[in-house]
Amino acid sequence: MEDWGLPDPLRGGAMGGNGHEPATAARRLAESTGWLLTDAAREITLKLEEALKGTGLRWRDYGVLVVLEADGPLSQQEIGRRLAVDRSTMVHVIDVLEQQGLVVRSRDRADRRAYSIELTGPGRTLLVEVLHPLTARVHSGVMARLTHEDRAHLNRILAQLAGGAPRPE
Amino acid sequence: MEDWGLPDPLRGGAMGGNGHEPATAARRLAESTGWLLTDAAREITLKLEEALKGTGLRWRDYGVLVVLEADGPLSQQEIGRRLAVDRSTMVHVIDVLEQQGLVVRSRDRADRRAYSIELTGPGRTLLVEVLHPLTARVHSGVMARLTHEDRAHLNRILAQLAGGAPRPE
DNA sequence: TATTGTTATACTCTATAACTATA
DNA sequence: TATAGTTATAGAGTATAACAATA
Repeated sequence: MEDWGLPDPLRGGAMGGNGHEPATAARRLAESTGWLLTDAAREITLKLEEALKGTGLRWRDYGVLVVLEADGPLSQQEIGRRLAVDRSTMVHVIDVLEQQGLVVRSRDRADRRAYSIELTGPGRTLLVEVLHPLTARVHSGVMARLTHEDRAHLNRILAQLAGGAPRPE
Repeated sequence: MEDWGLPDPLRGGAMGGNGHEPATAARRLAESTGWLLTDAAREITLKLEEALKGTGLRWRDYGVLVVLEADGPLSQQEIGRRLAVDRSTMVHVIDVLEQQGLVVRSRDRADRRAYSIELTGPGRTLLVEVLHPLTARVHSGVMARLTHEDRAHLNRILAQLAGGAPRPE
């Protein structure tokens, strides 16, 4: 009675009836959400990294700047928590951004173990004038394959998937 | 529940309609498909890898078996092409599967440079009795957050994205 | 000359554990 | 005792380039 709500080919061949359609690999993979997600993520990430090449920044660096733009200043660990990056890895990430003058480290006065990472003026400017337009262009290029309706659908559904939000009834 | 570190500013929030928001929440959300895809892909991949742990196989190994089940036998390079894996990496992947008796290498008679990789009986059995049900359960767990309609939507849209198919008018 | 599989190698990425300074 | 940041290091994963056999 359990309705897994899965693409038929993923249910295995164990579906009683003998309507045995030989699932092709293309069909099975094409209906496996795991695969589709991985492929789509790889494709868009490659394009974003390519587009960012001239800036000396990675796609993840852009993520740090975006988080800081909206919610900063934040500690290194807090930024890492939001981006699923370990604190030891965050050290190098912030090093790069600081060396480029896009963020500054200063001690958090309330807790002097932690840094208070903050966007600099140049960092904010780079975001607005270069990075946002750049990534927006990549996104619209990829999304151009979809109808406007599908674009909205996609983001809403993905947010539900990744956010772990239970399906509203 | 798990926190996948979705940057809060990307999740949505206040939609300032009069174009004076400093390029944050609303606009960023509309352009954040790259993030959403990456997060969703990471989440589902982690769960699939976790579920496959007992089998000694990786999610990618399962992909190889799926491709062979439907379209095999194939050369190592052809399998790699379909899964976006380099031929030098495919050597190790096939090594593992062969050592477990799930596939066999034999020389392609038409082109003796290439191998003809084929699923074995045990390989086919493992797919049907263990791997397909296992991965189906993971998928259904993740997709349970979505309505039936959204599940179908998602796969169709992702296929368009990753496939590079132009938007049909 | 080009291609399949292979190997060796190097490079990237990331996490783990230990250390320091604060709490 | 616990935590933020740091550092060194080790491991996984992957790609690159060269080589042998075959086309």
